[in-house]
Amino acid sequence: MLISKSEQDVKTLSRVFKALSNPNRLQIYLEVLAHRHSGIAAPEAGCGIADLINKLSVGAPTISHHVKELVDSGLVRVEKNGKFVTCHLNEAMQNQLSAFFNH
Amino acid sequence: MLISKSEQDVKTLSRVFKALSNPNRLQIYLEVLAHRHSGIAAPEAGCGIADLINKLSVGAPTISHHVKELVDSGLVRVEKNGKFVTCHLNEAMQNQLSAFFNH
DNA sequence: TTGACACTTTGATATATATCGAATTAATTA
DNA sequence: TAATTAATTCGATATATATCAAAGTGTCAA
Repeated sequence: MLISKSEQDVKTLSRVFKALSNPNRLQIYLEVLAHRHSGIAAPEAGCGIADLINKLSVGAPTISHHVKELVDSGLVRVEKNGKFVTCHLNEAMQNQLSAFFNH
Repeated sequence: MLISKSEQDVKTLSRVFKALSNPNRLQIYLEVLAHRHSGIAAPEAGCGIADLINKLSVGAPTISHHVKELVDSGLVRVEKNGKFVTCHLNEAMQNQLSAFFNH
């Protein structure tokens, strides 16, 4: 199978990889992955910002910045519930990446 | 299936993603991918540096720098034949990445 | 409505990176 | 051996990034 990527694809992909290129951001992504499918119609699915602040040893502003980058790259989406924010995997992007590395 | 990565894994992975985070470097990687399996026991397999200089619009020093980064990250390996250098895919790393994104 | 809480934005700083031209090394050819 | 070619290394520069402390925003509880 021939892999040929448009300029657009290259840009999108390189942005995704840039998002994952920072160890802290990669860990956030791994946390989000870990929370995937965390229950059948789970009301408490997703990964909270507070969890992330606890697990990584960087401050809240940095977490916030990193989450934004993950969202901007298309890897993650966020949901707001009152004061709280939870991060969720963008499955479509996950599938694209899976496809990309499967050849 | 649970995904739990060691510090080491996170470091290695983030390095790989950093290598792929630059559009030019990603294109080089795509070229290397495209040259994979380019013939049965092909004597001229692999992707030459000159090809890369032609395809991307950056100078030779920059290509050289980028190839080094891809090699250092473990994505690519390099073979020297006299004056010439060819880039080859590191299949082991490719497999790791494939596994990573398949959950 | 006042205060606390969860998170984000801003501003600053220190570090890393991409790229280039010039100089260099190493291999081939005349 | 001298000239040519392929690629790398060096030095410089402009830009991007990660992080923090401080200030700001919006939501909930007392």
